[in-house]
Amino acid sequence: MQYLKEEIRNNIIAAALEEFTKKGYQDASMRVIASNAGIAIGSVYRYFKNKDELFNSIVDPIYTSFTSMILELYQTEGVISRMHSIAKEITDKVMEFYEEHEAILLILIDKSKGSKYENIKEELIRLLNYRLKNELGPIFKETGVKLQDEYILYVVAASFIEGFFMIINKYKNLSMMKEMINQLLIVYFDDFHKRFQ
Amino acid sequence: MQYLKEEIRNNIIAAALEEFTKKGYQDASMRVIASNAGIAIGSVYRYFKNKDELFNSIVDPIYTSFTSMILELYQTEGVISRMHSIAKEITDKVMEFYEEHEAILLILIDKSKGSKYENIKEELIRLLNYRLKNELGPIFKETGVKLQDEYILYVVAASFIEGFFMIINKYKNLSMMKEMINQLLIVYFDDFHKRFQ
Amino acid sequence: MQYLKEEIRNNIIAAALEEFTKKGYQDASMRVIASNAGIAIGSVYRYFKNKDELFNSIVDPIYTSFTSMILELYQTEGVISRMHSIAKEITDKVMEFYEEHEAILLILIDKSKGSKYENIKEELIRLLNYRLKNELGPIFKETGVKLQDEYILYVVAASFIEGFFMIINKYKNLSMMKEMINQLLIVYFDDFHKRFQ
Amino acid sequence: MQYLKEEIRNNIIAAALEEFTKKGYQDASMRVIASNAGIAIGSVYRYFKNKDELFNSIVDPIYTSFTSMILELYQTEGVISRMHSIAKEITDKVMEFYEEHEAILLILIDKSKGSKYENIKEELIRLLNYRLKNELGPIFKETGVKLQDEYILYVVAASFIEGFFMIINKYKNLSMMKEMINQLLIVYFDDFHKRFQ
DNA sequence: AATGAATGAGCATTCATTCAT
DNA sequence: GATGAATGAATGCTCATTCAT
Repeated sequence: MQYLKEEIRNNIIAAALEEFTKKGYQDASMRVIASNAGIAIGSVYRYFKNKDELFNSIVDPIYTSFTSMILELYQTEGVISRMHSIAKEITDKVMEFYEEHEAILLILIDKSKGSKYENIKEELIRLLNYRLKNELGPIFKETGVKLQDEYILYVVAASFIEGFFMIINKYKNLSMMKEMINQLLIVYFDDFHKRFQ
Repeated sequence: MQYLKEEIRNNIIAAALEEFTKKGYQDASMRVIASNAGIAIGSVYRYFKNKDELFNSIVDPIYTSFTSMILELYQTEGVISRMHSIAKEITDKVMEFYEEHEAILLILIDKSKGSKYENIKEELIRLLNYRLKNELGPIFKETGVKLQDEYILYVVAASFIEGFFMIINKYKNLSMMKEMINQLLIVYFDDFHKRFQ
Repeated sequence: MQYLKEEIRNNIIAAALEEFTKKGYQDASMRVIASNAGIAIGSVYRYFKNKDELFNSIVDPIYTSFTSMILELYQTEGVISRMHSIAKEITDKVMEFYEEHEAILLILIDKSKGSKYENIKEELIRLLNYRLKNELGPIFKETGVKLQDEYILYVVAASFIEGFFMIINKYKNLSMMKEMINQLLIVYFDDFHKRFQ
Repeated sequence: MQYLKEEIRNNIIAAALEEFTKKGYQDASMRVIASNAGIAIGSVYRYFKNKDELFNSIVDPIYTSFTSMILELYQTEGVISRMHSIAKEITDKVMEFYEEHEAILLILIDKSKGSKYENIKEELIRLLNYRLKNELGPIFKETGVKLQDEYILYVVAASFIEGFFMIINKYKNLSMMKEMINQLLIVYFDDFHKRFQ
């Protein structure tokens, strides 16, 4: 029965994916998931202890490697001298993730409210912010730019991430997606420091 | 006593603020609000007709002045191409709903799912997007810029709004807030069309 | 303060009368009564222990004399030889009551559901039924009428009472009321026994 | 198991019947029904979507056949002036919804306040009143009868309906029921116009 | 004495979770 | 193992009654 079990488990996960994507963690219905998986509600609880654990088992592997990727990116040092490049490095990595995990990443980012993952987006923002701050520092110094409040960089990071995931969400065609993200990078970060002069 | 006790009303609002912030409109519990306000559940309903009205009375003043501010702002002609000149106008308007902004604005924007305000952010985005499209159109034509996909403007509008609210929520000091919004406008829109060349 | 108290008590009773008439015992609102009496809700409870007792103090005197009237009418013996006359005797007495108590009698009869008086109408029906049965017996015997089931008399009594109170409810003009009841008596009871031949 | 357990459904209906009879639609408690049915409150909602639907599924079949019966009956011409001839027709129709009548019919007629059926009795009365007026008109004219107030016909209609339901509710034996209704028709309508001369 | 704010048991309904079959 | 009926705590809300002022 090992084979059958695996298949059912996958059905549940597929149905859960759909339901979490449509309604988010909190509003997702276990009954709908069971029904879409073609099994009885009681059976879902044989495979997953509860709603929380079902969500976690879908999202946790991606969460884990996503956060470790973030950590790694924190540690990449000053290779890059332009905002555009910093952001591009990060978005390229996230895109790699997306290509591999698609729906799950999107759930993790935008549909995890109420779960323990609801802060993942903020962590990503903090990464970008950290990198922007650290690596723009010298450039700003060099060009005599003085920020009144570094929070502006955090805001830029956050809103860029927002825009980034909007594009990820919108396009199914991967090359279009990349094109758009590229454009977004330009709009956001090209000659970034000059805007403060 | 002709009027209800202001202190209790304030307790309810404080408890509601906390609960709405923590759980969002939909998941907020009237019982929890009552309990945190130190009163019986029935008493909440002496002060506010129902959950909806409790939410509205917290959120509506901010909603109203905020949307009218945004509307006014974007009916001003030539706004986008000379962002500097309107920065002051915007920041002045922001003053109007500043006093109570903190948690309330956060709730309005991010915790209003299930209430009549749930689309407020999107409406603002659409408005800004519309203005961007209309007013940048001639400039783009003139300068030979051709967008591959106008969705990029929607993304820019959405992420600007995101950033805008982040700033609004962050600062208690009004002049700092103005300053930051001014800066955000520059980062986003200064020589905007040139980024596409 | 004795005088003032009496006046307030009367105001409450007047307001209660109106509310009980409009909504019936069960659906009547203590708040509405207090408000229409021009006093605070708490004060109603100084004059009447609870809703039940308020209702009772309005209705009980009428109930008591009404039932004792019914009892009396049970004991009036065979004075009357025609259905019409039996019913007329009863309705005349009830009309006397009505002239004296108007709204209260109507509340007692039709708006007392949920209170301990809810069966008063049935008692009246039973009286009429009893009288019809007893006094028609000889006439039926004489004329060779044989009822298959005496319940028909109960039904006639009940529906007559129903019609009687419909008329009482409908007309404000007393002579019109009497006229109509007279007509109803004819329709119901004139040559009553002949209908069974 | 494709269908819900018939036995539990019947328990719910039995408990609901008892509760609706005792308290009427509005005051009936779903909790009490659940408890008397020996199940949890949540379970009632597996069998019936809500209180309304529980009430409807009990009452609607009777409502439907009853109203259609009455409608049919009074589209038959010449009904009123020759009541005898239609007595059989009526009693035959009554048979159709006899089996489940008892408590249900009582509920429909007298305990449905607050539900969509609350006006059923009045509708029937109006219908009968309309037919009485229309079909007695020519007869009255012919025989020179002049009513002082047509409301008397409404009262007759109303009290007849009252008596009709009393009989329906009283008898379990169908032929007795027919017999009684037949008798009631005679008492009410035989040589009806002559009573006004 | 009078007030009316406060109370809390009660209502219908939902849904994640359990458990007898 | 699988099922889905059963559970019951929790929800928003009402209103007769109480009680501090």
